[in-house]
Amino acid sequence: MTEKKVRVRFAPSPTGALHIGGVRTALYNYLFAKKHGGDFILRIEDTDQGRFVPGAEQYIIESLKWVGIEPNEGIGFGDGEYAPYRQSDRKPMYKKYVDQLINDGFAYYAFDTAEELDAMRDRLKASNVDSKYDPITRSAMKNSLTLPEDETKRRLENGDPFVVRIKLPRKDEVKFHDEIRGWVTFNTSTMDDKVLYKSDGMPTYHMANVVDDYSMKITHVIRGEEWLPSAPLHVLLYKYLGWEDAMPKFAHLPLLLKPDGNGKLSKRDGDKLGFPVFPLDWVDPNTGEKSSGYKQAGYLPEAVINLLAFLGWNPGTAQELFNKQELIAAFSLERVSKHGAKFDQNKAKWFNHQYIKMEDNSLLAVELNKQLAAQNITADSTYVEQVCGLIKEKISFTKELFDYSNYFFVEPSVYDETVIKKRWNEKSPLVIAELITLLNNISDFNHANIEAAYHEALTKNEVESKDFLQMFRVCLSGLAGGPPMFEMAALFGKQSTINRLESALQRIK
RNA sequence: GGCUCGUUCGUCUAUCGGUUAGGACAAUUGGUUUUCAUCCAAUAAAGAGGGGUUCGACUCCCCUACGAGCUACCA
Repeated sequence: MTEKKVRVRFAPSPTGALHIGGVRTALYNYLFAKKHGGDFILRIEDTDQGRFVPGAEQYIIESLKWVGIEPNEGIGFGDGEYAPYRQSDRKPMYKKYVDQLINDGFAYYAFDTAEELDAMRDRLKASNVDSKYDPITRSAMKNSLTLPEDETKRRLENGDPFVVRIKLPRKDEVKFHDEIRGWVTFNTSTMDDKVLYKSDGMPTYHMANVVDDYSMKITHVIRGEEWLPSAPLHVLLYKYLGWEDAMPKFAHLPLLLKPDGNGKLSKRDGDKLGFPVFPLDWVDPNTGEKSSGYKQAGYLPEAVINLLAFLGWNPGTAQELFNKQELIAAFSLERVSKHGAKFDQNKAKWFNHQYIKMEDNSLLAVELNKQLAAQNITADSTYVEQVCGLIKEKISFTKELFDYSNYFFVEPSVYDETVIKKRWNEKSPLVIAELITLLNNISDFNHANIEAAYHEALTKNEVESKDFLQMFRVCLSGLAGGPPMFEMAALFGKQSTINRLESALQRIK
């Protein structure tokens, strides 16, 4: 028997910004597909036109692009042979299978109004019975199982609104193997006759999902744990549709939880938790509410992927820093954990810090240049790169680039008071004056020569380095802390370094 | 309420019956550093509770507790 080509899909609804839990689901699908030389598909599940949010689809596409997990088929990434990839564009094909289910006796028409359904549920609740549309309650409702055949026919011909519900057996065990959880068992006695086809002519998630996965030859359904309770319904659907042999394997991922452990992370959390829940900045078109994204918060996409991968999965080794290729090589569903993971800001920050340290200076310079432009500062590109190289180990987010480097571009006008109080004395002006003279004589203005000049100026004035070095830094940058002193001065260059010392000499009293 | 899934340091996790229960982040302390960051070293920190099974359970089974998800003509 030859193994089928692995095909997995990420199938979000365009109901708002994609949140990081969704990104992680997409990532695991992507890693699994790449690991097995398979396909990764993006399908848009927009069967609920009432919840459609303009811009959401584009946002999903841009998010996947930003983190670098690009589908090889699907909306925004080019059609494959299974197009279209948007469920609203696939509408005609669902009806056929719904009819098939009805003809085969696995589904039926239901004409109950919302009020009638509510009444039924209230009544059952009042008598402490589970309120569901099931083999018992359906006998008291208006559907093609209870209505005379001609009445059903009349209503349908009349154009009366109807839905189609699955007809579940009263007591039947549904068992399936989850790639992460092992065998999971449900009984149809606890399930209800879910709507498969809505009165607006659209299928529900369940129906569309099964039909699409089947017709797109999906081999593995990797999705969030919130789908576990409806998995038996899907299994039944495969069976009733005669597709049991083609049924994909299921893997239900643990959920991403809020840091306070109070429920799963959701779109609605926005910025309330103190960290972004979205990959990119997002403005809700309906409410105008703005939420920040990882990109704009200064995260590197490689770091986001790495930290997301580790929320619910681990390689079983001590290695924690993985690039995308390494993740692909190491990933397996067997090593996905079963329980939810709380998002940890500290760890996320640490991951990003690691990636910033590893990042090419030229790439960081692109970001710093943007920040400089926003301040109307222009600078030599090589200089900007070198600045990045000097400060990158100090920052955790790219948005901090300018904050930590502004004195490289603007000579200081204020100086750290506490250092001045502690270190400035009558000898200080003498040392600085001497230093200016000595620095002026340096032909190759590198850090070693600067350091030599510095020590010479100290010796001449009988000052110890520990009493003056930080003062030197303050004269040059205004700040008490920063990158290695002499390398910093070398980067400023001879002219700027001397200018800074002269300014300091005049300003500091 | 019902159904299902889950439960190891504060957090993410390793352990697939026999370990001094390991690592990482965070914390604390010390060192390095002119400083901050980095870096190095160390400290503290966990098997929810109760029953079994077993020579031996974090690991297998049961119960309880707790947590989470689902319980819509939403996905």
